[in-house]
Amino acid sequence: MKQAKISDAVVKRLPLYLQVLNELKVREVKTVSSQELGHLLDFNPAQIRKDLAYFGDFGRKGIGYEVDYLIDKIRQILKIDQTIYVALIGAGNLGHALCNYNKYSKDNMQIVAVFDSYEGKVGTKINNLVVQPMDELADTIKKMNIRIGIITVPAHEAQTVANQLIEGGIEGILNFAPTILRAPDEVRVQHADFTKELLSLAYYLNHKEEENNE
Amino acid sequence: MKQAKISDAVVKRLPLYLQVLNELKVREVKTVSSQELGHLLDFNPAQIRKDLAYFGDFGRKGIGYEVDYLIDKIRQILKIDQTIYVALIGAGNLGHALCNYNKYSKDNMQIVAVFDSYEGKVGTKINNLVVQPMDELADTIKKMNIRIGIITVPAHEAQTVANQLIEGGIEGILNFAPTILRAPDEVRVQHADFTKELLSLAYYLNHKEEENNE
DNA sequence: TAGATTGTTAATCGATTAACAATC
DNA sequence: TAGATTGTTAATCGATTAACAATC
Repeated sequence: MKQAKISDAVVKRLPLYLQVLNELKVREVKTVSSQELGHLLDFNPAQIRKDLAYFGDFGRKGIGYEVDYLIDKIRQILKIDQTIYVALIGAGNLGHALCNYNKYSKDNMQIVAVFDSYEGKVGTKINNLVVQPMDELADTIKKMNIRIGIITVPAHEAQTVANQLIEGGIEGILNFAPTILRAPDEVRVQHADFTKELLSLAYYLNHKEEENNE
Repeated sequence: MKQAKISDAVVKRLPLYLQVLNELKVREVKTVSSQELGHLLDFNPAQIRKDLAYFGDFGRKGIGYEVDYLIDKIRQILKIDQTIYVALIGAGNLGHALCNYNKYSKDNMQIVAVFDSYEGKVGTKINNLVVQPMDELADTIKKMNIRIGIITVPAHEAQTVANQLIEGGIEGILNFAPTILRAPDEVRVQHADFTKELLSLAYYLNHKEEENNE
């Protein structure tokens, strides 16, 4: 049963599966059951089997899933079997940090261009990349086949930058600015605003009592 | 109807409401209906009314919600009406960036201590804060009344750091390391690993066609 | 009063989990 | 063969949405 409509909930779990599988691979585990995966992730084993079954029959009855094979398959599903080129807009502290975060390359996501609207930043170097001015954005997106843009500018500039990215033909946006972005349906916008995570964390601090009465 | 069991989905939306309300406040909007909020957030108005009604009767029939009042109320619900003290562990690039991100103070979340296990970092300054060695962690948590720890160390050190935080009596953890942390039920762990966001974004890039057939 | 909008119940929708035949 | 575990259907659970009486 291939390619029905896959829910966001399922897609969000795929990277988690990948992460745990990679850890198992390092530990040279060859085979894993949905039971074990469920234990490692605190997920229901049936859910894991169902999630994976949306995309194909990857397991073997009586045995489980072969770690290497499943990693390959999930990478294919996520489309990170080929390199995806990424642009970063906003060469501030956070932008710097993300550029240096070399985790990407391992996942075949590569930041290949950095932009900033502030003249003082343009021309400086981050991690071998020369910071470019905003008016080169559209051109660079096309030339370098960039598909994702990461926004690390202040909230009040985020929508303007998003518009420029969309104008330039970007396909997806990862937004770190604490504001809601408007974008057409074809452009996927993902939010990575940790201030919101921090706020929901605050909620649970003083509401622990209620939680425990479950 | 106060304090039933509130679902995670509801709690995750509260910071979003707060954000939009703050934007409305800046624009000096006095009153807003669930209809308008729903439009701004792409949420169903009934959902917004229901979410808010879990915590009290904040609106007025025929009129809507008073912006200032609702902001206050949500801040109370999230418990950010008083300052929450936060420790950051891992004085690398990302740690630096988060420290400088002054958004916190506005939300009454304040990073008041920074730690690193690497001797070379200890004693250096980030944003007026002197980086402390790990063996001072537990003491500082108690002395400074720190309730939340932010982990920005490499993945392979994250669990060790988490254990030290838990040992020290931390109540919540925001984890930026791309690994799953084990923690007792009393300690809330929130993940802020943007590499996962990036991977699910990748999925949608090449699966747009299917999406559009809805 | 008429129009607008809440709070809340009931209906719907979708996601998670249990169960089990198929089979390695 | 006996034990384990998948893929999948059916049952359950929970979250979202529609609808509407109450009321500003």
